[in-house]
Amino acid sequence: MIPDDLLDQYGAQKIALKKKEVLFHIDTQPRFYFQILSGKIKMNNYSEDGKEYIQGIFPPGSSFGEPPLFQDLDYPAQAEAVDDAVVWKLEKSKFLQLLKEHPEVHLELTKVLASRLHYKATMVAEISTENPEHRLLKLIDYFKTHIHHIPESEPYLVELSRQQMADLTGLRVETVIRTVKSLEKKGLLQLQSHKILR
Amino acid sequence: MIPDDLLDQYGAQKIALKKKEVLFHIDTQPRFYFQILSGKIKMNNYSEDGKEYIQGIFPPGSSFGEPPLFQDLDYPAQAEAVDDAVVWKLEKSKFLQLLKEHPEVHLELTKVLASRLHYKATMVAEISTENPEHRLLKLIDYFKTHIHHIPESEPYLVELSRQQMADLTGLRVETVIRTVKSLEKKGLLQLQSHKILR
DNA sequence: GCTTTTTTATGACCGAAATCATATCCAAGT
DNA sequence: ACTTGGATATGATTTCGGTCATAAAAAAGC
Repeated sequence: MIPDDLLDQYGAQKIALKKKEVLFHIDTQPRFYFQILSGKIKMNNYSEDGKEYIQGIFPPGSSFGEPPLFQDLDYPAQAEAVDDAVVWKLEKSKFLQLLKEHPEVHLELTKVLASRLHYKATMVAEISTENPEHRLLKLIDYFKTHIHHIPESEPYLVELSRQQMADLTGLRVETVIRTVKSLEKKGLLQLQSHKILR
Repeated sequence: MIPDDLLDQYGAQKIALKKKEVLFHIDTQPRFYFQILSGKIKMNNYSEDGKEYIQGIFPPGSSFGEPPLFQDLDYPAQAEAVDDAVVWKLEKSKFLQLLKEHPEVHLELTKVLASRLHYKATMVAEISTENPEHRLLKLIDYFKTHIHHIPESEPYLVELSRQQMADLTGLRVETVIRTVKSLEKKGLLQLQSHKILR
């Protein structure tokens, strides 16, 4: 999101992460702005008894974990590498200075925060009021339309595993598997050797 | 959040709302920035079968429904007056111009968006993974600590109805009522003639 | 002060999704 | 080609919170 040369100019460092490595833990103080160069990062929570909720899965180019930099609050979730990854790491104070000196970057960030709020508002309403079929379709359609920008008419091959869909919708894997089957039977999505098409 | 004189200067209008009046509907295009002068506004969703989820309840002074102004997306929820209310209404383009010309206001807004993301991240993780007791305590503690800024040691008198707590946590009234009782029995909160103290 | 409405309360019952157990399929690595 | 670990699949059983019905208490309206 922030151009590489700008990050470099403000003293950002590149750091490498191994798959499954945790970049920061829940309930710790944020000290850096992070932006992905390669690999994917997920932000997630675990309940007392180990159930996971995935707040978001971020592809190369995206930043993550910025909100608490603005309020001196601890992280409400942890960040974990989905694959091996490389990320930019920029000191909090430098980041805030960069925003001040580059209003166009600040506006970009505002747009990013706005779109995250849009996703969260959509999903939390789903999770708290709708059944598994509805939740899954909403998730899939959200990814199709708002993340991959695929037109309604074109097919979208879902890149998420059943487990990831479960952890994004607050369901269990078995429920996702059964619900996907039932949605296929109803013609609401297609299956091509276990891959979901919608 | 934005000072009254600035809003006035950019041509904002005051509009009055009756209790339960809907200011904007879900899936419609945002055209204005709104900020509350008096009364409370809630943003909420209804599922197919009428179950409500409350995204947020906003007191005087707060703005709401700004995120989609930055992305040309439709509202993901509706806005409804909880009491009779008066709100500032500022044309989208004027609002964006105001932000551009007043970076300190823009930064304030960023902080507001960040704190909303913090709340949503917290609650969606709760709703998707935790049991009623845990959810309710988290909600109550969130209001106590982050909204009313009451120190741990001081008691907080919950201002929410059982129904509102239910609609904020994805539970049903009966479950909230029963859970509150059980939390009292465990000494995790106190009851003073039906009012919750924590 | 009395009526109406809203909020809180409680018991009985039900059902959807979670849980548990086990199996099969598939992709990655050697 | 073979092994291993992860992902998908499926049946049986359980459970927690939802649903339904009804009542009491409190608040709001007149």
